[in-house]
Amino acid sequence: MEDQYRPQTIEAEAQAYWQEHETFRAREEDPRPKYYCLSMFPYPSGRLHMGHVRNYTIGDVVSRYKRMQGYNVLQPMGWDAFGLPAENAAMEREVPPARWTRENIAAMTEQLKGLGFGYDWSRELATCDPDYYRWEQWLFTRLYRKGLVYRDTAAVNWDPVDQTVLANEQVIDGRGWRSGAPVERREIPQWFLRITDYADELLDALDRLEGWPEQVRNMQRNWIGRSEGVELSFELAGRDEQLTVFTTRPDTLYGVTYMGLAPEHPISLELAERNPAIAELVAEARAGGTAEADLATREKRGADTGLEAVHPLTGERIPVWVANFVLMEYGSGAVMAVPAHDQRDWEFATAYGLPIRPVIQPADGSSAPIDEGAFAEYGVLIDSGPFTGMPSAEAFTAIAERLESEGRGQRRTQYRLRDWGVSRQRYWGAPIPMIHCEQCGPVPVPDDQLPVRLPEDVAIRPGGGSPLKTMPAFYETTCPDCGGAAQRETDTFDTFMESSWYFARFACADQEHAMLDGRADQWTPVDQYIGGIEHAVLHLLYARFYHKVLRDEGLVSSDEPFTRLLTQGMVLKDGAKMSKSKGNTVDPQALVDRFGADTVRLFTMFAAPPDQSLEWSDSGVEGAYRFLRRLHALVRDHVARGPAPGLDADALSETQRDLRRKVHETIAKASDDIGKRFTFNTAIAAVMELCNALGKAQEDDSDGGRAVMQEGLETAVLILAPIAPHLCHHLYFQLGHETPVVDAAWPQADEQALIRDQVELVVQVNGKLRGHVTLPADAGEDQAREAALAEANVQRFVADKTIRKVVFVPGKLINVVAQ
RNA sequence: GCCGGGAUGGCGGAAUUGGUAGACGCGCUCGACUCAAAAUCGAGUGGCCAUCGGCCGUGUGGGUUCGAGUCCCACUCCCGGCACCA
Repeated sequence: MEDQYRPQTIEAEAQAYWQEHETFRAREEDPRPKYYCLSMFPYPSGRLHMGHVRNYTIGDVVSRYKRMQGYNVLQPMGWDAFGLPAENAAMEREVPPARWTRENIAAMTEQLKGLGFGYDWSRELATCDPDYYRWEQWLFTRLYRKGLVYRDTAAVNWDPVDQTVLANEQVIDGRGWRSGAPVERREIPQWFLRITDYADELLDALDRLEGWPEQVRNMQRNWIGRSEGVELSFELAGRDEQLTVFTTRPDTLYGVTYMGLAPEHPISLELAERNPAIAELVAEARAGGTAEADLATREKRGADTGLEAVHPLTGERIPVWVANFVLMEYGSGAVMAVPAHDQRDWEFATAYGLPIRPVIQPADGSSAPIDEGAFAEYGVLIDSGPFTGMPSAEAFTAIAERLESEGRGQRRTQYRLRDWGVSRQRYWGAPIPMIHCEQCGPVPVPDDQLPVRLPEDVAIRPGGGSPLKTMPAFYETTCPDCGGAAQRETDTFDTFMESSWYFARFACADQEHAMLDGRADQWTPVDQYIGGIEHAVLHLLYARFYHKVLRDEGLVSSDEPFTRLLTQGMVLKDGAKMSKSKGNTVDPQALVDRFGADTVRLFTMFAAPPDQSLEWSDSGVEGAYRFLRRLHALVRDHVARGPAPGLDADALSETQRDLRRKVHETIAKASDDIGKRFTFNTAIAAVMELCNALGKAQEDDSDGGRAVMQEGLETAVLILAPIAPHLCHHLYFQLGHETPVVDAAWPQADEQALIRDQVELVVQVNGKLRGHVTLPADAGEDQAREAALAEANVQRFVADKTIRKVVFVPGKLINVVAQ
């Protein structure tokens, strides 16, 4: 065995071994229970960053651990290869996005292999390959025919100088990132997927996703934002028109004192032509864009329209105002304002001197103070005609029923979630498989003409927009229905389309004749999914939606794609997120080159639990390296003494038994930490403790001592095998095994070895630590009490007091309560 | 504003069910080895007082309990998400 720990040699050998033996190839015919472990696939930006290393190390540790537990593990890897950075790079370096992307994939593949991740590379996929996106196009045309796809207008950020659409992240302080011109909002036609059809299922199923962090489930609940209420109509006096509003508080209906219209409401727009005050509000709403920080701090402003609405129950005339706090995008763009019981309505009413009429009082009969703000809680109705005296909940139903019976309203469920706009006015994405025909309208591309290939040999020019729009060879086509001249859609898909089903495609990446086959149902759902919290809502919601769509198409049979989810924390340096702009990045490759992949993996797993943020520390990395070197030396020195004799547990000395107990305690703790709690840091700490203890026992050259040493070192190697797989691969062979550690079984704690015949009890007086006593493990309370009171230090504290009670916790402590 | 999560030595963190606070690692101090340094190995390392040992200590203030980092109430600050959502 080499005298020195040389990670470069050891790691190259281990990786060559895995490759040669196809160690990580997952096979469908394997009879063991399947375990699908997936880390979120990366965008091929060119180089791995620390966030990737952390994410993929966690996934690899889980995969290797599950493999040792006897599962047939699938751990694939691929590339989320479409997206904006490739277009930006194309402009900067004059290289086509396709080439840039494929070069990055090649480079990053090498990095991943160098880190020793156990991926089944035979299933590798890149979403920019036509063999991949053709099936997404295929599904889209099916969903179109099914009615789950529709076309509507939606606002985009338009750069008037570059004549192009900008992504939100390309808009900086309301200006185009390249041109610096103020960005305009433009309404253009786009394709939508009816995710709202699945809103209820997406929401309700969250309750059953017990393997997901509560935080993520909550974020999705808020995002979907279901609210139950009543939709009702107010007649407009003197106009042949009604104002429809949604309210979650029909019980406050008698407190309506004005109506609020969004500035972009059709009525507001119409009145703006004659009314300068309204026109100003409209202009402000348009200019403000979507900058939420402005909105939140914006002062409540409005203008009287002069119109009057008629209260549906009392017939009272109510003024209609245009109000800048009413959103056109939510509900109907109009609200009934109840200033006594809604804070926003209250602020607006106060600003413009509108009446505030309380109709709810607290259930205890006190009167709610509405001078300082609205009373927004439930209570009992007052001054509400026939509903006076009812509790809010009862009034909700009664008023809703009254409105329904009069045909003036109905109960309704409203969602914050909107349909998913999947059109992007970009080049580097999957072409949307639709054809626009003047005669037939939009027509889906027939299956036998799929895929619609994205031309890859293109030049991207600044300010030129998507090259597809200027490529007749791409967009000129004939209508599949009437055969006349027609134009292809030149927009491409949102890249979330590709990442919404890749997990299923990994199961059957080589399938040429279908989107998915039976293997997809065999491997999915993903048992453990690992990725960044930044995908808590969009990616994870879209993927859940897509999975249900795939299910309804008969392609998979499960309801949810990801059984368990682990969201890893950020990697920080000097307390801040690593980023190029802050200049605090650490290049993983430089560390791998210097210390080896095992050290980088070990430190990453040791420095913090996976869901917390990880503070980078160069000296911590060196500490991890030192530990691996010590482990290497321990095995080297042990092996140098020749093969260890067999273990005779009954013949061990007390010291040897103590050490062996430590070995098995470590197994028990590490199994719990890695298998159940996912706290890899504490499992590593336990192994470090074990190694410290083994190091102190090195002089024991007896048969028993050497046998326990062998068992201890094997244990350390087995537990660390998922975390530092290369070194453990090497050491396991050195310890005399003929099969690789990657195929070894996870160690089991020996209950017999865990038994203690002596226990140390903590002795407290009035809850304060005053000493320790060592007793036989089966000692009872009387014996413990006697021993505790015999302690000199305990005597000092109870001498002049009366013992009132003794608390005994077997195996733990004895507390003498004295006064 | 609302919804999550958090605050523990000089630093990262541990304490799983209310039972020895600070495991493990980093850093630091001292010692061994060395001409010297690095590396390595050994010892120590929450603060204060001290002879055994004691007092204080887990963001702040209160409470429950024989016993609280852990449970309850009120609050401060930090991080993440959402937000005039009717």
